[in-house]
Amino acid sequence: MSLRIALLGLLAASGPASGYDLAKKFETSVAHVWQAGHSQIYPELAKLTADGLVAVEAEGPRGRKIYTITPEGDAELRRWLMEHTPSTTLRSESALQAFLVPLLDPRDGVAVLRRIKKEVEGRLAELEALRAAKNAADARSPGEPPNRFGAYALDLGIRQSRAALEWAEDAMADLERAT
Amino acid sequence: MSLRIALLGLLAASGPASGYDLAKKFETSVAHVWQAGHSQIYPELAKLTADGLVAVEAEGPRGRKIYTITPEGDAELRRWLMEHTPSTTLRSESALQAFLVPLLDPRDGVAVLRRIKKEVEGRLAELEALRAAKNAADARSPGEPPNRFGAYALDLGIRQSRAALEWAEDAMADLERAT
DNA sequence: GTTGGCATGTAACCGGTTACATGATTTT
DNA sequence: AAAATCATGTAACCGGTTACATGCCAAC
Repeated sequence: MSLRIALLGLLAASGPASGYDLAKKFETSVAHVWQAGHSQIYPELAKLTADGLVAVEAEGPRGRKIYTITPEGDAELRRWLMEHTPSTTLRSESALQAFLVPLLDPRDGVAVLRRIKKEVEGRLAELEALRAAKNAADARSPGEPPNRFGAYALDLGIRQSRAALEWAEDAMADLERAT
Repeated sequence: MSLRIALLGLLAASGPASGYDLAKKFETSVAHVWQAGHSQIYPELAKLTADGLVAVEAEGPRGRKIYTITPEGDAELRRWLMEHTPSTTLRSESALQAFLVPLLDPRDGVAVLRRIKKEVEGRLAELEALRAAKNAADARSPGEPPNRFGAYALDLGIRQSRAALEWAEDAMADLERAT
C-alpha cells in the first residue's frame, strides 16, 4: 500500500514523471523514509494505471512513459494521509544489536556501539547535506514560499539521528564504567 | 537472518525455552526492536536445529520442546553482533505521512500531525512502563548486578520517541503559522 | 564504434503476515 | 461439560530484493 502512496505523493508534489524519474526521486528524496527500486516501481505504476489512480499522459523517446496523477489518485492520496493509521512495526537491525550488546563482554560491547555510532553519524551527515541542499534551493527562488515537501520528514530524521548519537555516547560511557 | 539472531539472543540471555515461550518473549521484550509470530518462529527453530545452532534439550507435556543454544549457536550470535553491519533500510509509514503532509492544506496537515503525536505518546508510555518494570525487577534482587539485557535498546527507543514528540510539536507550530 | 546513461520490463527468491488446522491440559 | 490457555505446526499470499534481460540514444 505504502509504495502506491509514495508514488502518488511524488507525482502530486513534483508533477508528471516517468518510472525512471520516480526511481531517481526515490533515491534522492524519499529514501530516508521509504525505499523502492525500479523493479518494484514499474509493475506498481502499471497497477495504478489499471486502477485509474494515475494515467499515461504522454510517451517520449526510448519508450519513455510519462505518468500523471488522476483526480481519483489525488483523492486516494489525501484519504490515506488523513485516515490511515500508520503501522508501528519497527524493525531495526541496529536496535537489535543494541538490545543484545549486554551479552558481550564490555570491551566487545563498546566496539559494537562505536560502530553503530559511526553509522548514525554518517546518516546524520547525509540528512544534513540534504537539508542544506533544500535550503539553498529555497534561497535561489526568493519571494516564492519555500517548498516544504519532505522538509518535515527530513527534520524528523535529523532529530532522531541526533537522539541516537547521544544514546550511543551515553551507552558507551555506561559500558566503560562496567569494564 | 535477524530472526535467527533474535532467537539465539533470547536463548542466550534467558536460558532454555520452548517455541511458545520464545513467541511470548518476542511480544514482551524484543517487540520494540523486532517482531515475529509463532508461525515464523517454529519453522525457524527447526532450521536452527538442523544447522546445529540450537538443540532440543527436553520434551515436556503437550509436545512441548525445550530448546537450548549450542556452542556453535553462541559463536554465531557473537560473530553477528561483532561483525555484521546492520542494514540501514528504514521504513516508516509515520515518516512517510510526515513527508507528504505539506501536500495537504495546513488545517488537515495539523490534524495528521496531531494523530502522529498521539501515537508517539502511546509508544513512549509503553516503553517507559517497560523500563519501570525492569527497574522494579532489578530493585527486587539487591546486591546482584542489574540485568542490562535489552536496557540499551529500551533507552534508545525512549530517546527517539521523545525526539519524535518534540518534532511533532514543532512541526504543528510551523504549520499553524502558515494557516 | 564503443561506452555510458536512459528506459522498461520479468523472474526467482526470501522474509513476513494472515489464516487455517489440530490437539492436549487446566480452569471454571 | 465447556471455555481458556498451552502448544505446535502448515499454507496461501504479499511485499521487497536481487538478478536477469533487452534495447535506445548521446557523447566521445
